Amino acid sequence: MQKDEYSEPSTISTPPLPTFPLAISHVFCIFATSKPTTVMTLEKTLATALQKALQDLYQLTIDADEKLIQPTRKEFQGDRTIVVFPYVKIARKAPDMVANEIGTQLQKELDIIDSFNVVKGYLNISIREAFWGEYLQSNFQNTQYGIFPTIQEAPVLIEYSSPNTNKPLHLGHVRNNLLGHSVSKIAMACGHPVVQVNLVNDRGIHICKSMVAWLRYGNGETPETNGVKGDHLVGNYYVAFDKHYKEEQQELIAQGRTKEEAEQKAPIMLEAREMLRKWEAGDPTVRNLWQQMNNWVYGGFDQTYNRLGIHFDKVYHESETYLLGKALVEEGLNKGVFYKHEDGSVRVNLEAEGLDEKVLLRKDGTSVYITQDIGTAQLRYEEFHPQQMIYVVGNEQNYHFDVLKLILGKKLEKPFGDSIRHLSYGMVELPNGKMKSREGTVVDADDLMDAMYDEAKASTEALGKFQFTPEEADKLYEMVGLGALKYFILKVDPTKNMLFNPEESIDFNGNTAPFIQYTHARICSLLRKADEQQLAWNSKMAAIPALNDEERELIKTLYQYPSTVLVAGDNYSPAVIANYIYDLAKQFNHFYQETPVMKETDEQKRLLRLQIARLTAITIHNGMDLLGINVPERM
RNA sequence: GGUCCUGUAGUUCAAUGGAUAGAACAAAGGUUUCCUAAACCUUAGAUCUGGGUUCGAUUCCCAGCGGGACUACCA
Repeated sequence: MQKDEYSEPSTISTPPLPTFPLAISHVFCIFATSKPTTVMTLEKTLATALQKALQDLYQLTIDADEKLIQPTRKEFQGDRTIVVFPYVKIARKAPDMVANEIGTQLQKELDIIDSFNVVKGYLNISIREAFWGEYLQSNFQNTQYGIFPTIQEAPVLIEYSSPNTNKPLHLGHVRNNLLGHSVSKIAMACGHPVVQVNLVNDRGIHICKSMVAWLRYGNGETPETNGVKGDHLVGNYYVAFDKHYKEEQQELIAQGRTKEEAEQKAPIMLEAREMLRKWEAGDPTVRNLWQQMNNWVYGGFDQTYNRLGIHFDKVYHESETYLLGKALVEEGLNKGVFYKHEDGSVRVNLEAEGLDEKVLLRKDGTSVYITQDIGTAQLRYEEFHPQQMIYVVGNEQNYHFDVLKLILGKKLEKPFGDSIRHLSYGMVELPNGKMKSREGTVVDADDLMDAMYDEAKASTEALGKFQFTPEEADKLYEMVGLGALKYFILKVDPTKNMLFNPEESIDFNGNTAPFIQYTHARICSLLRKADEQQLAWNSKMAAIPALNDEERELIKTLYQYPSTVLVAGDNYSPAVIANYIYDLAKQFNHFYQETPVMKETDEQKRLLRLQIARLTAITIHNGMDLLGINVPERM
């Protein structure tokens, strides 16, 4: 479905291989708990040489940590910088002296180093010019650039989305879905097999509320009879329930009941409770209605998921898993890590771990939320034997996952206890606070996507650049509109709360997807022109012309992409990719402004620039793909 | 009350303990007979407060002030 827009002969997916004789080194990516993803980097090479130099010069033993090597800031001469302050004490020399000694030693050791300079304790190393040119040559045809070969190993299991079936998806769910999907793609790009799972909360009192309201007020309407998307239709009855529930409470209070009584005794609530009882007893009428209304919701969700471009390898339903976990509670009782409270409930005491006492089974023996999660974790472990189980769930559930990890890891001592990771993301807030379904302060996912489409359409038509067929136009508006939305959400650090102001439309200029998409379209335009003129840009050059500053800087930035993918994997952070791609696009636009490409008269320079443009396009395409965003060839 | 998260330009976001804290939007100004102006270039503008650790702190620690979440036999 996501067709590769490049129809190149399939280059084998390989990590970038500089032709210089660099020492083999390894980058460990956090997803790979079993096998490392191997990649050769400048950083690792320099770090290893630094380690040796410090040993030789000062008998100082350090780890070869690539974090010690950082890109040189623009205002200084050089490509990579080593900060020598940490070593001056042991060396017992002035910082600049130490830097010079290390620099000399490194240059002796590595022939990729052209020269170095020292500024106030910062050792700036210049890499030989040819390194960058050759790096470009060996990568610009690789459409798999930044995608690491898949490692044969246990999969990473990622749970996300996990909606309730009583209401449509809102912006908070959108953040969850986009994060889960993007993190999955990033993990795959890092070489890890991934299983994407969804745990649908399809049972409970909330669904019964929608069912009761539909029976009372629905007059038998269905998505088919009135054309309303199924999840919205069911959501309307959830809202209707709440409205009538409140009215009934008011009546009861007017009759002299207390607020608590009114909440308990409102007839519509009693009906919902009764329906839940019937559901649990397997009453066929209730089960049929439940199945029917859930199917409406699934129909709606599928549309929304499709539009967001996400899918799951496995969908669990709580109606099938909510009884799981009881055996494990039993096991904990036998082990003596749980205990039976005098009221008959089973509990675990986590006060020693800084948490509270937590109920695991109600006094009537039924499960609670966490019981099910305990059971589901076990189920998944047996099913997939994942090396990691990642749960993409909002930070409001941090406490829940602390408890879950403690119970499985420390108390039950399960082998998968330590493989659980809560990918805790921040809330999407509105200017006046958090979104709350009940208070109606939600931004609906479908409405928002429609609005983004319309916005993209209006902008494109206002610019009026190309004649698109209706099909092309529709595809483009969707790509640009949804791209803007996805990027807006994913560029923010997942762990942080973020703000969405419905009054202000999401930008299409600046640090946005359309900006990046536009850059890609521009490059495609250049390459089309080159092809029209039958330029042989798509083959390696025999001799690489000298690089100007713009060209070298761009190649240096492109060089960072594969390791950026690994960093994003380490940090479970699509934002790392987003920010990198933005910087790249910005830098390319600057280059484009300053440097003629097709208008360059020197044939070799023209070819070189086309190749740089090509690798930039591949990188933008692949990076945006990790965010689930497509890029157009013209816009 | 307890636990956890959080505080950076007017606004929304960056910044693995490293050099002069980066962008974008908004504001002011400039660039189109020239490869797509959804672009590019200028200008102005910020680390909540007070201590501490460090050669070096937006980053780590402590205290205070502000914001948020959690603290259900709901899910």
